[in-house]
Amino acid sequence: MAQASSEPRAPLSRELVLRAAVAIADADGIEALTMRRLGEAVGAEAMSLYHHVANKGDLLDGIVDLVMAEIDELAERTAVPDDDWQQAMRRRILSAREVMLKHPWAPRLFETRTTMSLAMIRYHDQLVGLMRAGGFSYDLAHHALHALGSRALGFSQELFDPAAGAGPGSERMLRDMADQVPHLVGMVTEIAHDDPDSTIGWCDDQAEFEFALDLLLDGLDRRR
Amino acid sequence: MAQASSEPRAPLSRELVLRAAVAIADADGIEALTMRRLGEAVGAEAMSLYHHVANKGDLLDGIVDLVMAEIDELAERTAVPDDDWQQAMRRRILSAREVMLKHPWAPRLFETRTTMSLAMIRYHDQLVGLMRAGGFSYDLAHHALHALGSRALGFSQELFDPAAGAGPGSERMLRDMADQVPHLVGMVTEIAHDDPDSTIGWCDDQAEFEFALDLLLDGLDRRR
DNA sequence: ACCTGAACACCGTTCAAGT
DNA sequence: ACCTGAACACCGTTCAAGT
Repeated sequence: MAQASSEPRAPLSRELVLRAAVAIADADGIEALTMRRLGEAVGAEAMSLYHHVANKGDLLDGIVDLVMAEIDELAERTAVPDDDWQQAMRRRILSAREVMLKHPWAPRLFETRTTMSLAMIRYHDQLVGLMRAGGFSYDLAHHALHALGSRALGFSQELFDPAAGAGPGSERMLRDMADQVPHLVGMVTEIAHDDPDSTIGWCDDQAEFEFALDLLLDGLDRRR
Repeated sequence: MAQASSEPRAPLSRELVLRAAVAIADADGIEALTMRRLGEAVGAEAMSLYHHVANKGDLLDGIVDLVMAEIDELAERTAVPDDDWQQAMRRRILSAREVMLKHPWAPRLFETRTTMSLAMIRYHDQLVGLMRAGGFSYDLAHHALHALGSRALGFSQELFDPAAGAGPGSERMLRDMADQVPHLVGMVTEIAHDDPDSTIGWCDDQAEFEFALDLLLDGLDRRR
């Protein structure tokens, strides 16, 4: 039994399964995360996973909790005195965004989960806490959570992404239908002229995110 | 051949296939929309559909275009003089929202499509047009589109939905973990007290949507 | 040109059986 | 208690064959 210690692998656990799942999503995207592939990754059959997660939905919920834990961790490390509610909120939300950028599949996953995990509830509770400390009524804090939406967690769905379908073609494509979308063509042309480097991916996602976030936070401050 | 006119059904077409697909999604949700089910609905085999749509992705893109057309139609019917950019934008976006409410599956579908259809590009072009007429620079209009995100199309993903998992249980559940989420408990308690009818579904989605929309539009107006 | 039936390569999941 | 292999009921899609 010389190789007895190398052959049998560590026993499975929910923790181990979830971490392997995140690793697969990070490496190959969330659509690559199948029960069979996950089983392979932990050195077991797909069916063995069901002893540690109830089903695939439970697996995905577990992943969300793992990401939330990562956000909590980062937020605590970079905590800031909360005498300025706006600065504190801004900091916390941009921390969440940092984590989201490390897991590009996370936003879409968060959107599809229908039940809110305890970790997610606690996160929003903390945001309300920051706003209360800043003098918000419960009512306004409530409106604020709705207004922020997913932006509270550091992401926003970009339905309008002129850079998508990208390459240098997208700008030319727009120009080809100049008569149908005159205003967008004007917009792209002017911005491309101001910053010639930006033909590909001419939207600075981080800047756009912060612009929208500050727009909302400023507006809330005014209604406080 | 007396029954020859009743037996053979109308020949398939892309239009017919897409409309049937929307009907299925409206009736039973987007997850009920499978190629086999859709084939059945139009009285053909699933495989026949591939003569009218390239694949399932193309089918979904087609559905998005259909919904966009519906939005355009309603917007034109309810058009408003655009001397007030903010009022014009508000009107147009709330029209889009009306259509989204008729197709509850649409927001999730819109989010998952990666390529922007011509109809969607045109919609955003019109929004830019409204803003330009209101004195916006291209740069600010560009920021505005990003800041609005999916809200420009009349929906927002509600990650924070205290009413979810709902029933009268959700409030009790929150109270059970009062020590973990003190601020949310306080918020729910106060709002429930102010409006006792609101225990179930105590968030007025339409009001929240308009609050957030006005917050953004007011903020944009100030930076105009 | 349009439609069909059988088949393929995937899913998540159940179940009886192993240790 | 934990893990396995075969099987089931689904997917979207390919392909050769029909009219």
